[in-house]
Amino acid sequence: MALFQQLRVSPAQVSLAAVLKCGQSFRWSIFPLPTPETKPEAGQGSLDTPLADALKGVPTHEYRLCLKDRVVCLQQSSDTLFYRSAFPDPQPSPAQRAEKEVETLAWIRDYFQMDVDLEDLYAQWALQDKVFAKFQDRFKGIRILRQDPWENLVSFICSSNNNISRITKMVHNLCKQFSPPLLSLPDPSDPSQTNTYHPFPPPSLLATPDVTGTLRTLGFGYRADYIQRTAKMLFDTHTAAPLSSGLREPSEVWLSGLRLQDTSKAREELLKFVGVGRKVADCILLMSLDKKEVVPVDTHVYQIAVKHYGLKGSSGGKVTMTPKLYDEVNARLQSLWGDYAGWAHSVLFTADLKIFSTYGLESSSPVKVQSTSKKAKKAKAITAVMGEPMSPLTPLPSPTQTPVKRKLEVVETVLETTELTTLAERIKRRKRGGKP
DNA sequence: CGGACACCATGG
DNA sequence: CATGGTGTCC
Repeated sequence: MALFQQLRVSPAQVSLAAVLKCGQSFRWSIFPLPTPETKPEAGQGSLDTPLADALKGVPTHEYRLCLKDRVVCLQQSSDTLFYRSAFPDPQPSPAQRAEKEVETLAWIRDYFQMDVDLEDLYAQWALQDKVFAKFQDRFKGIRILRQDPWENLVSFICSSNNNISRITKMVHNLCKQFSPPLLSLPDPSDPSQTNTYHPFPPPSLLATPDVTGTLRTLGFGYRADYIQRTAKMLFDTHTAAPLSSGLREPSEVWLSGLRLQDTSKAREELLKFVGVGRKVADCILLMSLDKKEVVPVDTHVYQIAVKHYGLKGSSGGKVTMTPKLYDEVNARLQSLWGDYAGWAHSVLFTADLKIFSTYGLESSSPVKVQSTSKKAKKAKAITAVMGEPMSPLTPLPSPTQTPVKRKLEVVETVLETTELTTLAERIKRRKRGGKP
């Protein structure tokens, strides 16, 4: 394969460890790197080299994602994001490879939305939300990924009544089953092993009737039917010409086109698919359709909203999340956090939900329960969140609709091409005297 | 339109 | 027996 390229990035801007396994994307493969039972002892020669700098924060994991035409591999240290790509067999020439790494860099910047200054956002949220202010330090670098809409749609159809670990297995199995292998790579955790990577299957490959049965054998349960029907609906409705062998099918392109529509219109389109209710639709709007202000409301978010943000908790052991209630929670949080409300939501809810369980604080701001008064009982066991066709989403008087200025924080410097070997390996060599 | 329930598999 | 819901039937 090749060399790692480097991108200067603060972990406060992006934390791969937090972002890639917090329930946004379920397709990243994560490998612990062999630990260099080596701590850079002081006085061990010059520590002012670029290499020494990198050693300060040695990557502990490698993250890999299979795209349509390549596998992207990432590692992160205390100040650098390392990246490289692997390609299927007609290996590109060195010249071509250089070009392709530029493409990969472009992909990374887009996927991680590097142009959005996360630290700025944190500062703004902390200003308006005391709860956020108190815990922001524990969730540095959590940002919303800009995912592929089709993959995002299918993945979240799988998410109903489900948990992250199972969703992850399901999505991996789906790729393995329906998409031909792109290439294989040695396992970073154990180089004697090799892993095969499959791209996410396009709509056409999931649209045939037999798919339902296959998915059921893979443990998709009732979601098997939703996925097949959704794939067929999308394919039938938006595929005019026979697949132009391109990297993306027409229906996928159409779906991505929802990025240009306004939130209500895009949501309306998403809700037409079976298996997609309000919650799932909102997740897709936020995570792949550029609707940064959308706050998906699940049972957990609702409970937290009741406990810490002054929403009325109608429950008597169980609560049905009615469309109206969903909108109230949604509107309240949106008005509290502003334009990037969906991002703030992900910081507080998709990372570590446990901190809230022990956080018994009064509501952060003088939030008053909205007009609609229901029966107020004590919140205990909430169960479901319902969906409903789009709603005007009338934001309440927003405190400070802070427009975030996009400041390029990321300095993309391809300092030195790092070797293919892991940093851990380099450390060992360095300790031995610098020879391979 | 609010409410009840089935749906499927896995883990506590 | 509950789980980061949705579809369907009262």
